[in-house]
Amino acid sequence: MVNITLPDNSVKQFEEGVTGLDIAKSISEGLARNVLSVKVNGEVWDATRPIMEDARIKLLTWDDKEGRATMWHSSAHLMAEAVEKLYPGVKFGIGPDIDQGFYYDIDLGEKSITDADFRKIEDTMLQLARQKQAFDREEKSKKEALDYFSKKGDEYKLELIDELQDGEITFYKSGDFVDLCRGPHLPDTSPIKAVKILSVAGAYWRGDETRKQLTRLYGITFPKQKQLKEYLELLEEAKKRDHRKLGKELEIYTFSQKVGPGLPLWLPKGAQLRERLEQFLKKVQQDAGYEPVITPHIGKVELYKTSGHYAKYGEDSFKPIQTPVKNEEFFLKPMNCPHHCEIYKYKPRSYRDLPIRMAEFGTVYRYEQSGELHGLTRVRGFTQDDAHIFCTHDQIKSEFNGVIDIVMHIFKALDFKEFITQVSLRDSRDKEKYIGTDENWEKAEKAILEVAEERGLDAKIEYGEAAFYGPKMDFMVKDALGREWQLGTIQVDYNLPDRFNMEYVGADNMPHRPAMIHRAPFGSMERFVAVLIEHCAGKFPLWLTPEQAIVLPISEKYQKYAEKVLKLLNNYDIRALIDDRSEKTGKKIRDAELKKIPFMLIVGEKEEGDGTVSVRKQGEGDLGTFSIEKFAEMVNREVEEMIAP
RNA sequence: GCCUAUGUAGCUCAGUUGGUCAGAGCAGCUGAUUUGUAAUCAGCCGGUCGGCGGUUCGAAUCCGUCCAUAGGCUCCA
Repeated sequence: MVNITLPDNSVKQFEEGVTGLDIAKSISEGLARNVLSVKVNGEVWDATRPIMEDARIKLLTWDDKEGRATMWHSSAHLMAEAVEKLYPGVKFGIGPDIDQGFYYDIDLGEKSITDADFRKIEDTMLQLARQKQAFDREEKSKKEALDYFSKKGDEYKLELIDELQDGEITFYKSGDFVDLCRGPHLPDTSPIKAVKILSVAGAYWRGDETRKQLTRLYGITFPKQKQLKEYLELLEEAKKRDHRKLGKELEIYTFSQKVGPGLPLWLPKGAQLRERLEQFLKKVQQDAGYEPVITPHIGKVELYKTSGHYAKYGEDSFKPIQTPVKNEEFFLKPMNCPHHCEIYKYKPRSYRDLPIRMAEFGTVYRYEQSGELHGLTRVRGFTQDDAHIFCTHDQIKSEFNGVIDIVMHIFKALDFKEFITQVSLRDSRDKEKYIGTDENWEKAEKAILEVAEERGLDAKIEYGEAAFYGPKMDFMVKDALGREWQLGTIQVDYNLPDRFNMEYVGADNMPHRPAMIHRAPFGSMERFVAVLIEHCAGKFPLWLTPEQAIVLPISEKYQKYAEKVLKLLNNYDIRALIDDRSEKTGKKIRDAELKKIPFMLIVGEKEEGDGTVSVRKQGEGDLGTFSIEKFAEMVNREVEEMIAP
C-alpha cells in the first residue's frame, strides 16, 4: 500500500501502482473526467503513470496552469500527428506548450503550410482527438531511440537524443504518432474539444540563425468550444488596445515611408503628451539631485572605439558619417553613455563630488533588423530618459534605492499596477565572461538583492542574465497581446569607468575608480508611450492627456459663453477646446467620446444663465451641473493626487 | 536579415472566373439646419488600385522583382 497525501493534507491509502486517474475516480467521476495530469511530489506526471511509493499529490485540471500546460503539450503532439498525416515524410523539431497554447517546429522539406491550410489541420486534429487516442509512455534506451529516428530519418530528433543520457529517454505514442518526449501527457486525446491553429512562422532550428529555418505552427486548444470563442474574442479586444491602432486614431505618431522605417514622427498631440512626461520626470529628477546635461547626436568613431560600442554597433548598424576631411568619421550615437563619460572627465573629481547624477533625454539611433521593427516599441531612432550615476562602490545601494523611488513614482502616477521586476546576476560558474573584480560584483549583487528584498519587489532573479559589464534590475510590462516589454532599467557598469579611465580622488588623497550606474525609468519615450497607450486603452491619465476637456455649446447662440468658459478653464491650467461645429449635441458628444477626451462640458441656455457647465465624463456619462470653479478644483485635485510622490 | 501573409481615396473596407470595377461609409470642403448627453440633411472634392517590370487585344485582378506593413525566429529600450 502507498500513502497518498492530498492538497488538503488528508492521507488516503491505495494499492501500490495506483494512478492519478484512479485516485480521481475514488473521489468523484466528475473529477476523473476533468483530470489532465497529476503533480506527484512537486513533479508533473501523466495521470496514468503508476505511483509506487508514498507521495503528496495534486490532481491537475484545466483550472491549474500545469493542467493547461499538459493539455497544450499533448495538443502539440496531436497537431504533429495531423500534420504528419496530411504531409507524409515531414520531420519534427520541438513542440512545447507555451503561455497561451503551443507550437511545433516542422521541417516540411519542399512543402509549405499557409493559413489557408489551417482549417484542414484543425479538422484532422479534431477528428483524431475524437478517436480518444491514448498517450502511451515508453522508456527507451538511447540506442533504441537513435535507431527509431535514424530509420525515420529525422535528424532533429537524433540531435536531441544525442544530448540526452541513457536511462532518461522516453517516447510517447498517440495514434500513429511516436515522439521523443519527456511528457507528461493527457490520459487520452478526448479532452481536446476545440482547436485553433493561430499562425505560421519561420523559426531557426535551436534558435540559431546559421541553422536551418523550420516552419513553426502555433495553435491553441480548449476543453470547450465556448472557451475558444472567448479566447478569440479576447484577442479581438486586445487588438483594439494596440498602440499602433490607437496611436493612429488618437494622432499620437505616424511613420512616413519617405522618412524611413522605424523612424517615428511625433504628431502634435503625441509630442505634447511626451513633453508632459518629460517635464514630470525632469521635476522628479531635479528633486532627486540629478543635473541635466546635453550632448550632440554624433561623436567621433574613436569615442565608440574607446567605449567598446563600435564592436557591438559598428558592423550591423548605421554606417559612420564621412566628412570632407580624410579618415574623419562620425557615428550616430547608439548610446549616450560615452558622451556622459567625457563630461565626467572634463575636470578632476573628488569623492566629495560623488555621487554625480547626469541626466539627459538623449536620442539614440540603432539599425534594428527590418523584421524587428514594431510600431513605437521597436524603432531605429528613440529617446532614452537616460542618466548616469557616477558613485563609489559603497554608494551603489543607496543610489539603486533612489532610482527605484523614481520608477515607483512613475508607475504610480500612470497607474501601472502590474509590472515584473527582474534582477539579472552573473553566472558565478563562468566568471571569465564578466569584467570587474569579484569583490565589486559581490558587493553590487548583494546591494541589488537587498534593495529588492527591502522594497518588497518580488523580483524574478535570473542568474547568468547580467550584462558582461555589470548586474542589473529591469522593469517589464505586458502589452495588449501579452508580450513582455522591458521599460525601466538600472544597470551597474564596471566596464566604462575602466575604458575611459575615470577617477576620483578619495579621502586618502589617492585616485580611485568610480562605479557607474546607467538608468532609464521610462526606458525610452517611444516604447513607454506605446505601452502606456495599451495599458490605458488610449484613455490617458488626466494629468497627461493632451485635451482634458471639451466645451460643447448646444448651439451657435452659446458660442460666446463657451469661449468665456474656455478662458476660465485656461486660467485654472486646464487644457480644453471648444467644438463649435454646427452639429447636434449628440454628435459632438459621440466624437468627443471617441477621441477619449476625459470631460465634456455642455453649455446651453441654463448654464449660461447661472454661469455653470453640465459635466459629462468620458466613458461614464452625466455627472451633473458644476460651477466652473468647482469643476476646475475637481480636475486639479485629481491631477495633484496622481502625480504626488 | 530569414519564414509566412498582406498592400484599393486621410481612415475602415467592397471589388465574383482578367473585359463600363475604380466603388461605399466615415473624415474633408460647400450649403441648408441652431440643435440638451454616442451619428441632421444635401451636394462636392478625393485613388496612374504600394513601386517597377512582364504575360495579354485588354491587368486592381495572372507572373517576377523591389519597398512597406503584420505575425513569428534571432536581437534589444
